[in-house]
Amino acid sequence: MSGSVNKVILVGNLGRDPEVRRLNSGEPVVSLRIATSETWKDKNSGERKEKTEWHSVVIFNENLARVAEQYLKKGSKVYIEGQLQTRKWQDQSGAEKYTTEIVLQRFRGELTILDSRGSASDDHQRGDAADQRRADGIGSGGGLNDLDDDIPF
Amino acid sequence: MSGSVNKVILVGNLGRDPEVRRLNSGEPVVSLRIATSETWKDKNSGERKEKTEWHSVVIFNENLARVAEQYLKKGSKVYIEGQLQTRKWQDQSGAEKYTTEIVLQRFRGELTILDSRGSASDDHQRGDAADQRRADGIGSGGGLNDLDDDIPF
Amino acid sequence: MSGSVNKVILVGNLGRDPEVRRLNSGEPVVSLRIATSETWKDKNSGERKEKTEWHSVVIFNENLARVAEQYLKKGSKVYIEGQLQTRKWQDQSGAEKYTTEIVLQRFRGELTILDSRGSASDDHQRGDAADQRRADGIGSGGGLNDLDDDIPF
Amino acid sequence: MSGSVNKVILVGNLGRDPEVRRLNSGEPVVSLRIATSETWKDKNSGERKEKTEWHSVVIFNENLARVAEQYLKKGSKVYIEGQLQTRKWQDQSGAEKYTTEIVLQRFRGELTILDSRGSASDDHQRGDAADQRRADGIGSGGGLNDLDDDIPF
DNA sequence: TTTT
DNA sequence: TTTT
Repeated sequence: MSGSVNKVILVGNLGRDPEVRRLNSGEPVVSLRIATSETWKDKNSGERKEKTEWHSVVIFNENLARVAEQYLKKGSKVYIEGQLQTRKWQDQSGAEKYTTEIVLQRFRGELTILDSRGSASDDHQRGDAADQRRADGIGSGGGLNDLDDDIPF
Repeated sequence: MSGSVNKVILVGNLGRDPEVRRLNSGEPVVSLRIATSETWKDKNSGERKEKTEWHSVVIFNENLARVAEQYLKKGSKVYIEGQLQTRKWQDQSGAEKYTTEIVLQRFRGELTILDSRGSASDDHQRGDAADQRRADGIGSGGGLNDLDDDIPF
Repeated sequence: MSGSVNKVILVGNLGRDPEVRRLNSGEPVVSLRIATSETWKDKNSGERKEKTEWHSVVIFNENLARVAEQYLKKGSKVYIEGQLQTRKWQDQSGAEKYTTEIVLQRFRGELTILDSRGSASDDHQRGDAADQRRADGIGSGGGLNDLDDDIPF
Repeated sequence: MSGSVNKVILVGNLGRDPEVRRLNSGEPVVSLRIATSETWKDKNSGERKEKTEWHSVVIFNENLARVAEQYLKKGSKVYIEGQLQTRKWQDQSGAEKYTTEIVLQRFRGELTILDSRGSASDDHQRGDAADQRRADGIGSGGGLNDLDDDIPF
C-alpha cells in the first residue's frame, strides 16, 4: 500500500544482557528485552500502582547491532525506534503461536543510549573516564577503532 | 521505572469495518484491524515485492472510540497513535497465547482520519459537500451535535 | 551530547508546488511549505475555530528530494519525518533573522505520500490509471525506471 | 484541514534552569532551553565533530509545567513531546521577527525525566534513596503531596 | 482483511 | 546555554 507508516518509539531499560546471534554472513543480530512502565495513583485506594510492559526488540541493522552488542547490558536505558512485525511459529507441540516484535531492519531504525553508566546491575562496572568515553561512543583514542565510524550517537 | 516511553505511530488502512463492544458503563470500545505495507524492488529478480503487516488496535479513549465508530469503515486510511500492550489468554484447548495490541487508553492516544471519503456507519455513502464536512469533523451545521465538541480532527 | 533525539513528524498539505534548487553536485534540494491545522469549538461562543500552522521543510535526502520533485504539488498530503534546525541569516538591511526548518538530511528522514491523487489544485490533473500508478510510485511499466529503485513508498 | 499531525519529539539536556512565568490565573508557564546534538567523524580529516541544536520549549500544560518547575534544572535530560508553533513579534526597533517553539498545550504533550539526578528547585541535591524516589515520581511516602496525583512519570 |  |  502506498502511504503507510509503521513506527514504534520506546524509551526503557534492558531486562537482561543483549543476546547475539550470527547470520551465515557473519553479521550480528541482536535481541533485546526492554521494559517500559507506567505508574499512577489509584483513585480509590490512593495506592501508587505500577504496570510494566515488556517488549522484544530485534536488531538486524548491522551498525546498531554492533553498538548494542558492545555497549548495552542489563539495566541500560535506551531510546529505540523500529517497526512492528508479527511472526507465526510453532511450539514443540505443533501449536501455532504469534510473536510481535519491534524490528530494526537493515539500514533502518534508531538506537540511542540514554544512560552514561551503560549498566545498572553489573558486578564489574568500572567507573574510569576511559571506560566512560567508550560507553558513550565518543572515544576516539585507542581501541574502539573500526566501529568508530559507525557509532550513531 | 521512571522515564519510559511506549509509543506506536501507524498510518494505514482498515481491513474491515470497526468492531464495537460496550463496557458495562455503556462506553464504546472499538477494535480496528489496520494494514501497513512496504514495497520494494527485488535486487535480483527486479520484481516489485510487497509485504503487508496487520495490526490490532483497541480504542478505550471514549472520544476517539466514538469517532472511530462513526467515521471509519473498511478501507479508511488513518493516523493512529497508541501504546503497545501484550495480553495473555487461553484458547479453547487451554493453550497459552499472547496477543500484542496497540492500545489507546482513556484520555490517551490519537486518531486522525486521512482520507476524505471517510463517513461510515452508513450504507449510503453520499459524496456531497455537507457529508464531506461532517466526515472531516468540521461540520458545524445540524446533526453532528453532541459528538461535535470532541471531534479531534 | 550522547543520547539525544531531534525528530519532527508532520502530516499536512503543501501550500504550493515544491521548489527545487540544485547543489553544485547536481543533486536536487527541495523545499516544501506544509500546513497543519487544528479545529476546535470555542467554549464560549460555540463557534468552530481553526488555526493553521505553516512549516518550512528542506529535503537534502537525494532519493526523497527526487520523489518530492516528481510526485508532490500544491495540495498534496504528505507524512514527513525530519529534524529541527535553526539557521541565522541577515536580511537586506543587515538585521539578524532566525529561521527554523524541518530538515531531511542525506540518507535521513522520511516522506510518504498520503493522497492518491497527488494534487488538489492542478489544472491538468489526469485521472487515468497509469498516471495513478506512477503517482503512487508503484508503476513498474515504462518510464519511471531509474527512479524506480529508490521510491520509498 | 482535516487529518493533520504536528508533533515534535526531543531527547536532550536543559541548557539552563527552567524559567517560570505565571498566567493571570496563577497557572505556571514554563520555558525550557533544550540542546540536542549529533556527533560524527569527518570523512576527510578523521576528526570527530559535533553540532548542537538549541530548542525553545514552552509548557502550558499545567501538570507538566509543575513537574518541570519542581524537578528540572540545568543539565537535566528529558524526553519532550510537543507541537511546532511559530510566533511573530517585533523587537525594540520595530523589526519583525519570527520565533519557532515547541509548545505543550493545555492537556497535551509529554514530558519524561530521563536522568535520575533530577530533583531541582533545591540547592542541596541530596542523593539519598527517598529523594531519589521522589525525583522519580514513585515516592508515595510523605511530602510530595498535592503534586503527587499528577506526576506523569 | 486494507491499500496501491 | 546542555551533554559526552
